Amino acid sequence: MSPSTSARWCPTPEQLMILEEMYRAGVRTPSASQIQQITAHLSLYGKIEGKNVFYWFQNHKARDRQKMRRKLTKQLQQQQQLFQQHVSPSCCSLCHSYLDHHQCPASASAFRQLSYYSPSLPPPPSSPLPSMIYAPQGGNTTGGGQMLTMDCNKWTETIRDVPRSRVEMEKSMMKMYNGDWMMVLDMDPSEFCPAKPLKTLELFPTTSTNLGEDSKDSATQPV
Amino acid sequence: MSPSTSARWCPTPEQLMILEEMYRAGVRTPSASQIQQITAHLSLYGKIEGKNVFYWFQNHKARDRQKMRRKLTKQLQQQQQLFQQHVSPSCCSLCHSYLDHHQCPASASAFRQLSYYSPSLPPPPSSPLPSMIYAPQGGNTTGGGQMLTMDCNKWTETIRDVPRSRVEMEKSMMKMYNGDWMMVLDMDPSEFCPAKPLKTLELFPTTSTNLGEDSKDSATQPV
DNA sequence: GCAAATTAATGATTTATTCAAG
DNA sequence: CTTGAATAAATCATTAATTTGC
Repeated sequence: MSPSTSARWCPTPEQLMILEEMYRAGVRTPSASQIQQITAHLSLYGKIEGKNVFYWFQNHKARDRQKMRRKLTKQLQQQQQLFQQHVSPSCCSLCHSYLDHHQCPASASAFRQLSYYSPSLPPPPSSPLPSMIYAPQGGNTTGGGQMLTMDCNKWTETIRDVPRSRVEMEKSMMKMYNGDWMMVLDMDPSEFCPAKPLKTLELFPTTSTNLGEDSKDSATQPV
Repeated sequence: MSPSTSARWCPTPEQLMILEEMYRAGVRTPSASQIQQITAHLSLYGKIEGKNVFYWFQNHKARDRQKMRRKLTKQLQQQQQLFQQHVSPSCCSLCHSYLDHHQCPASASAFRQLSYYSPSLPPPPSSPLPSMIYAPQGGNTTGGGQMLTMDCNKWTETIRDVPRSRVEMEKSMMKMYNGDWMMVLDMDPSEFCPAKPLKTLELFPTTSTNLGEDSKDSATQPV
């Protein structure tokens, strides 16, 4: 536990400021390449890794959300106290739903400011389509080669958060994976251990027997 | 969507059989290197990537769990109907808790059989310490260099599932990260474009100072 | 003033839920 | 309906603030 080896990343004030600035400006789930760049930039102010940036946005977003939820719930409670039975109960969930899916309106302008973080930007959404704002691969930006991005499932989330058709999203991720996983993991699985036993595994004889392990009561509602 | 490009992995019967066999044998969260090997092996039977193996185990475990939960809940409900008020309510949560933390007893024997999946295995737990079974780095197995493993947060989960002291676990993960993230992402963020430094990772310099920012109400129970 | 003890903030994981292809 | 894939919510654990007794 010497001070030289800290178990976890501890953002410097500069780093934090920049991150917050970006967040305020509308960045919520930077794309993989954006993260790369942000990381590169922030590393000027202290040690930092891509995952730190990634986690930071993830956590910040989540906590921001929950903060707002709480606040909103509180307000509604107060209102309910006032109006008692004039307010329908469905109102609450409606508002929450809104909070969950609404994009930050500041994004549009923020985007331009931060655009340098997006290496090859697709035609900037010319207008009021805030939901497209964060989509890094509007066209076939990625068309070329692999994304050269990082890895990890969670990283891909990076692209998400844009309520465009789910399919589109999936596509992008797929591509990312193809780039990433390939690069990192897939150094050709079949040839991975060329000279190893790796024969016709007859491991698993009939050991079998399994058991469950856990549980917890879930109230899964039948769909 | 020609048949040649399937959006998602479709396990061949052989692959599936093997995976299920492994699962039945007690494998639940193979280590990163195990995944590598499994992948390599399974690729003999068809196209497959590491993430597929990873996800497969993750999903299978989760669904197995929930299946059992459901079953158990059902049983308990029946019992309650029978015994009505003879059964204390705490019973239920106790059972569930048990399910949640109990390790598969088959692991021990399964392990020996599967051991070749663990390249450099620490002294095989000579006896009844089933909770150590999947820990790839029992000793300082990783001591040498980076784990050469894959990447991604979720991959690290790979090491998890073993209820040894949380701290220990953290350590391992840390190591994995140092290996992985470094390898993949951290080709030195500051020098990102130049010539690929990628050496003496002396992570964690003397960063320090930070700031606080948002609040939240935490109901942390005083210990 | 200054450590030890508490509490709050937040970086990092894990689990549960969801989505959609086959 | 099953299940591969992905995300978000919940959780854990460590670090920083803050308080407290001397």
